[in-house]
Amino acid sequence: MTLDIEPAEPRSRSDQIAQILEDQILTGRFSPGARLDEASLAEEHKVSRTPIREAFHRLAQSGLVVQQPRRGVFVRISSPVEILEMFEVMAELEAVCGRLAAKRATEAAIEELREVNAECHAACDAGDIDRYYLKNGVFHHLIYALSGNRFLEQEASRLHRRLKPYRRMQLFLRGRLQQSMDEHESIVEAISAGAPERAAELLRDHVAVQGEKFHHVMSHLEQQG
Amino acid sequence: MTLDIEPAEPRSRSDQIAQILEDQILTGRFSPGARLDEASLAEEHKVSRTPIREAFHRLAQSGLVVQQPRRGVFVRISSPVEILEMFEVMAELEAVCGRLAAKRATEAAIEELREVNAECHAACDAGDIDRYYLKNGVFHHLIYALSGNRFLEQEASRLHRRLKPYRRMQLFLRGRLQQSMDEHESIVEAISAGAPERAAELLRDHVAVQGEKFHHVMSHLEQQG
DNA sequence: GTCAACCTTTTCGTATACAAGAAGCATGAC
DNA sequence: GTCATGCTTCTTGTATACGAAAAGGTTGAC
Repeated sequence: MTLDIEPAEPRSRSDQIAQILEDQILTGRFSPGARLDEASLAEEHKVSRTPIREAFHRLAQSGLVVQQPRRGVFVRISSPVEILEMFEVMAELEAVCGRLAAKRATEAAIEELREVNAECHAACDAGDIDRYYLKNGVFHHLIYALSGNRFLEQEASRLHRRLKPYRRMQLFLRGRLQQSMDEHESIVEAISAGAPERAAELLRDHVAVQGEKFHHVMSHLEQQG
Repeated sequence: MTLDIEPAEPRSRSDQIAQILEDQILTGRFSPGARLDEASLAEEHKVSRTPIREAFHRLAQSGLVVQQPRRGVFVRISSPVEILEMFEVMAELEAVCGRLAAKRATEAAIEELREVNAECHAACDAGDIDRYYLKNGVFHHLIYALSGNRFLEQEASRLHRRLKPYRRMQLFLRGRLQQSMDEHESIVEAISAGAPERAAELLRDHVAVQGEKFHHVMSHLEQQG
């Protein structure tokens, strides 16, 4: 089974640029509220304004930026409330994926899930947060795929991608890595045992806790100024 | 409470055109697989190719069309399988909306839901499918809003819109209108009683049945050729 | 001194021109 | 007769040019 987390390899220059800009926004090069200037970006990427504009359209559609007519495009300011809302939806989507996966997954697919989880475990033991973050992503994407519903898989992946930066920050909280790992174990167990409701519950909590941790980090940051 | 189902009033010409094309695709002017020609559409709408291309980008992003590099854009062929998958996700999303609505909705909001449902009832009694279809849409959007999660509301609305044409066709099945109405009654009751799990179950089934009915219609059509 | 109006500047939205790649057809060779 | 290759044509992708609208500054009047 191939995973193709990023199925659409960029074809045109504008698609490539959209990808690059998306990454830059998600990784924080452009802070929320910042204005993206067509002209300077065009110059930077050595293209005309047209591909930049096409890239902007893609970003606007996926909700990363907002376009104000005759004003420009701005990196969308996601309020903490909105992010918590997204985590709530993500939790529910993952719960559905887990429920379906427990019902539909083949033995071979579950074996693959176990292997990926083992890699998570290795990264966790090594204290390698970057690696855990990466393998954790693969783990979740695999569960999306195991739902047997391609559309659900895509939607879950989309939201996962959108929440990327907020997922990551909470891994640095003390003890979260190990806790997350333990939750993984239970999830694999539930899916492998063919327990749909249990898998759903576990996944919902696993993701919901991330939302709570995010909230935790946020209020901590606000206290510090 | 304002509903603003279609919040984004079109600003630029390209946005207007995207809206028009979207409607035309959803209502079947362009059949699945058909190629959308930039030049002829530009001529038809009395604009240059640029706004047409921008419109295409919007459509591609919302999944209505696919862009093949150097080939053109084609109306996406949604296979019956894919549509069933979308209904499955829709059912789950609505279930979540219902669960949250039952937990969070205020008495005033529930009263509004009752009123909209009464309008559905009136349309149903009058046998006015068009009107029922319209009011049914309002009913469901209201439940999305009642979830208290704006992001969830938007995502549900998006998918609802995408499934528009397939929802509609199954209303013509004998007895489906009355059945749908009965389900509405139970749903309102569950939300009003503050029974989250029951509301979730009812909504999931209510939507899932639409997927099944769609399947029913499809196989019927295939038999006839 | 303050407020308003006008002008300038900037930037977006659209049009058009040009280049590059793909598909289809025709022609020639085997 | 069939297949392959090359050319033509069509269409997309990108660049550039132009028009329009909004923001901000400056100037003038009160």
